[in-house]
This record gives sequence, C-alpha cells and structure tokens, in this order.
Amino acid sequence: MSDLFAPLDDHPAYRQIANQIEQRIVERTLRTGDALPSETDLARQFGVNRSTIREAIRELEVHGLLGRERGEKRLRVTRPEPRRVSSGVSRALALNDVTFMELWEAMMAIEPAAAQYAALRRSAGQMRGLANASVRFKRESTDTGTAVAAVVEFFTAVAAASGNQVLALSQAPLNLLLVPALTQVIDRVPQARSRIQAAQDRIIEAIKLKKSDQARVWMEKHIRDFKRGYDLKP
Amino acid sequence: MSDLFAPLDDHPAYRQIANQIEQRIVERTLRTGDALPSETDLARQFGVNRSTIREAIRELEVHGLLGRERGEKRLRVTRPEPRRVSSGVSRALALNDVTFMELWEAMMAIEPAAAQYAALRRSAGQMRGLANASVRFKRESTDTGTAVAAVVEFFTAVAAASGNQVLALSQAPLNLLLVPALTQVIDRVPQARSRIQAAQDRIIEAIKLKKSDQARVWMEKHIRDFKRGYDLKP
DNA sequence: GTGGCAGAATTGTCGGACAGTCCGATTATC
DNA sequence: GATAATCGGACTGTCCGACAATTCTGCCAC
Repeated sequence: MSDLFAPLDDHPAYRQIANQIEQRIVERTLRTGDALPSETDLARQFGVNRSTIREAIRELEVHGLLGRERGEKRLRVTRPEPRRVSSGVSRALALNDVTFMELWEAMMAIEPAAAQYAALRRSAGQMRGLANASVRFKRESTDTGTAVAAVVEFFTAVAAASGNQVLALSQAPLNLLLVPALTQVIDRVPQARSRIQAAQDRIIEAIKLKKSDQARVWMEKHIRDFKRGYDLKP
Repeated sequence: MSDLFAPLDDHPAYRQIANQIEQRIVERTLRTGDALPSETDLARQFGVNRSTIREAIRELEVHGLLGRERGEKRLRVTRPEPRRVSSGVSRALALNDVTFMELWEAMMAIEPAAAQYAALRRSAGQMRGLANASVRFKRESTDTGTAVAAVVEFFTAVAAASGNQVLALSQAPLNLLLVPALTQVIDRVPQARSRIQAAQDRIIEAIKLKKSDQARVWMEKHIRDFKRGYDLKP
C-alpha cells in the first residue's frame, strides 16, 4: 500500500527561509504590524544572498503574510485579508471547470446561513452597506455589468453582516464564479431584474427586523429563483 | 467625498510579469501540462533580468499555477489543487483569531450539505474512503492526535464524496481550525469517542443507502453534538 | 528497444552594482 | 517656536555576470 521509502524532496533555500519566517509569524514571534528587517539584514542573518531572500519574501507576500502600506518601503507583517486569499480560491475553482450546479449547491449551503446570522448580529454600519448595494442595483441595473457587480456586492454585504469570518471567507470565492452565470440570467430573462430587486428588499427587511428565520428563507428562495432563471434557456 | 486624483500605484516589474503569465494561463493560451519557457528565455522575451523573472515565477508557484513534477527541472502549468489553496485560507483564518462559534456555524452550513450530496452521488471508491476513515477512527482512537486526524479525514471524505468541488474547497479550510477544538473535546469528554463513532456509522449508513435527507440530518446532529461537547467545559 | 554516455541546457545561488525613492535629521525661514 | 526646505543614509527594484549541480537530449553500442 504505502511505499517503503519516502521520496526525498530537497527544499531550496528560498523555500526554507520562507517557511522559517512564516513560522515566526504564525507563532506570533513576529506580530502583526511589526516591520521586517531589511533584505540586506535578513540576508546577513540567514547567511544567504539577497536575491534568495527576495524570492522567499515574494512567497510570503503572496500569502498575504507580508505587505506594505501605500508608499511605504519597508515590509511589515500583515494579516491576510479575506479578499486577497479568496481570489486564489476563485482562480483555482475557475481553472477546474466548476459547473453551475456545483456553484449553486454551495450557494444554497452558505448564503442562507449568512443571511440568518446577519439578521441576528448585523450592526448599523453593515445594515447601511446592505442598503447601499440594493440601492445601487435599483439605480444602475440598466447595464448588465454593473447590475451583476451590484448583486455580488449585495451577497458580500450579507456575508460581512453575518459577523462570521469563516462564512465570509467561504462566500467570497463564490462571487467570481457567480459573474458569468448571473450575467447570462440577467441578459436573457426579462423579469430577472425585478425579481432580484424584490428578493433583496425582502431579505434586507428581514435582516433589519432581526427576523433570522425569515432572512434565511427569503435567501433560500432567492437562490432557488436564480437557478430557475438559469435553467430557463430558450 | 471622493478625491480628485487617484493614488498612482506602480506595479513592480515582477508583478506585471506574474500577471501577464497568469493571464495566459487563465485564458488557456498556456494550457495545463504545458512546459514554461526557461527562465533565460522568459527574461529575453520580457526584456528583463532573470532575477526579475524568478521573482515573478515564485508568485505563480505559490498560487499553484506553476509547479514541477517530482525531480523535474522545468516548470509546467498546473491546476491549483484544493489542498494547496485551502491551506492558505486556513492560515488566514487562524491568524485572524477565529472563534469556535464562527467555525461551528460554518460547519453547520457546509458539512450537512456535503453529506446530503454525498448520499446522492457517492461512488464506490468514495464509499470506501469513508469507510476507511471510520475504521481508522475506531481502531486508532486511543491516541488523541490520531483520533483527531481520523475525524478530519472523515469530514474530508464526505466532502470529496459530495462530488462538488466548490463544497469540498469550502470545507477544506475548516479542517485545520477544527483540530484544536476537537482535540479539546476528545480529551475532556469521556464519551466523545463513542458518540463520534456512532455518528459516523449512522452517516455512513445513510450515504451508503443513498438516503440524502437522513445523511443531512445525522450530520447536523453530529455537529450539534460536537458543540455540546465543546461547551461542556468543567 | 534498452542502456549508457558526453555535452548542452537549466536551475539555484552567489557577488557586486546602481538608480530611484523613502526616512530622519539638520538647517533655513517666517 | 513652528513650519518649510535640504541633505545624507538606508532600502528596494533591477541589472549584470558567474558557477556548481542537476536534468535533458541526442547519439552510440548492444
């Protein structure tokens, strides 16, 4: 079953260095906001060339563990932001040819839950975010592109209002996948706009009134409706 | 409200190059399995130094868009694997101090759905994967570490059996977060092992018989039970 | 076809270099 | 005294050239 010998994989220096730095960050020896030593200094500490350090740093930068403020030169330890991380997941899914069905099932699992918790915990600011997205959809839905963007914004706002980072981070990758399907529905189904608008209104109302069960149910219906619109291809 | 001028952000060369290569991959000009030109060649094509190319390549490698077969020298275009991508999400969440409640809510959203679809679509091989995980838990649950690992394997197997990549990729990051909480429960609650075992048996049975509603319900109960065990801290 | 081999190609790493920019301190100005 | 201009040092982004180790490739023998 399992091999007797494990293949020995040599880790190049830049990978080992990346791992070491990452470990310091995860174990919080390097804490969020701390500035990293300069590349020259790191090169000295690790006893390698600066080029090698730079390659290691690139990895951590991509992971979102290191970053710099706008216009700043020095790198500092940062918390990986959901958006940054989720974009990687999105790309992975897009490249793996996700079907509409897969996307829809995941939405059915995540979005209603997000709506439910949003109704329980939304802050005033988050409520405003929701309202904004909805207003934008109402006002700018003539162009398909902006309409789709507004819908995505709505879902994101719901996830944010749920006050649950895990749900929010699970929801985020769905957005990118959603775009093509949603574009198609809005383009082809005449009544799509009004139905989406009505659904958003109901969901927002339920979240505003903190009626979590209703919020969940309306969101479920909204997403079922989305599938109906998608399946309706003439 | 909004500024007159947007801040100009200069993208360093290595980032631009990474983006260009990424675009070729996403638009499938470079297809999965294709070998990338050598670093020297890329440097010539982009008109930059090889060091710059290397930094760009590191980014794409981290994203999982480039990789190499074991012992191979040349890089080739690869599909980002769920595991690789999800580990980044896990780390992001861990660094953001996710609470047990957040994790639990997300599990309640995703795992029952995964179980439900698994019951509808599981293949024979996936069924075996489930059984294996369950057997391993039964047999090796004396040590807390291996017991936890077996539980994680079970959840992963369910997600895989769901035949839904999006759900699977949403579920994967939960595993790492699950470990500390689960360890605590198994360590402190004497009857945890037997309850988990019973729950797994019921879920597997439902999936085997393709009873999707039951699979979902049992999984819900399983996860509710997990929370009960966690809240029970003496 | 299989196996072996020499030479070419490629990667990982190194050292050094330089322009552009950011930062902190110092000096000049009101 | 507070603010503005100035200046030197530090740091990053990029380049050049180089070399050992390993992989790839075409060729030859069997």
